[in-house]
Amino acid sequence: MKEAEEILQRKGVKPTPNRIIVLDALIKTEHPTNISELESIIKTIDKSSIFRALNLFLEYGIVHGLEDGSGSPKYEVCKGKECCSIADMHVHFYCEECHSTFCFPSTHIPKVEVPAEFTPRSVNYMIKGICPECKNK
Amino acid sequence: MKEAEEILQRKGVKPTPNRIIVLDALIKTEHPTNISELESIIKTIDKSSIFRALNLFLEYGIVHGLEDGSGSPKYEVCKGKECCSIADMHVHFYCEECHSTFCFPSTHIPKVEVPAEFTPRSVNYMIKGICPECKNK
DNA sequence: GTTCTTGCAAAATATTTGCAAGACG
DNA sequence: CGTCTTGCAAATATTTTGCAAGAAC
Repeated sequence: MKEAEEILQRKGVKPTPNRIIVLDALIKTEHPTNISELESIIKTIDKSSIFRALNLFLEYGIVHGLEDGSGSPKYEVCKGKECCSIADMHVHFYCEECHSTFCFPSTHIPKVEVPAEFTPRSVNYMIKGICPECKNK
Repeated sequence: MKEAEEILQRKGVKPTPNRIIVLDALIKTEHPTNISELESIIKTIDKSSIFRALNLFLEYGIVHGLEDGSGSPKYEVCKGKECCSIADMHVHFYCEECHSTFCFPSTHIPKVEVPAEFTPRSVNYMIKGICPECKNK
């Protein structure tokens, strides 16, 4: 069984062909990806269906979303059980030149205190700057 | 002299009436604000002019931008000389219920290491969850 | 046959630009 | 004048929804 299908099954989302394709594409890109890029990778699936699949994935904790200021949210497949938990989220880097977003999977986000009445559910740590490739141009 | 005008002058941006009004509104809101909200506060200024003012402010380090996943970037007046530096940026909290963004001005963003070839310029630390007001509803 | 899923089209939301008129110096 | 700034309209970009047809069970 494909990895994508297995994940859907395990998370309780019905593994329709479209959903498998979308999730599979997201696994293969290996970097946070926005809807437009997924659309151009997949081609056979309408963007509204991709959109709906992603929202479903978000809801079921299969992917998480990132805002990097590029204008459209990017999505990344959750790794492991605790992926989306605050303790386990990693740092991202957004290149302001090429608009790519990189993961630093081994760099966990340092925890900070929040006032008692606030209830955190997730956290984004986004560093912006210039990536190695754009630097050497 | 108004605070807004003084800031513009000091940062080297010509203090036109519009710019003073926009910056003044941003100072008065005391929370990160998006273009739509500014538009509804100001009313007399076209959104494209607000947009252009904000972009100018960004460029000259008068404000910084935040992405909280609400779909539109928010802007916040820089405080002090080192405001936008990585060392001095503070943590934000986005309420997924009311879509407001709060500042925790005294909570500085903990620094993390990035691979040597990456050149950081700024950093966003965004916690998402439920704010006190929405919690008690 | 009832519910779920999908594609298409269109609405809704936001940003960004072109351009001419007016302000400024 | 010549440059800068502004408002209006329109172009882009992107997300989101309505709906009917078809698939799944």
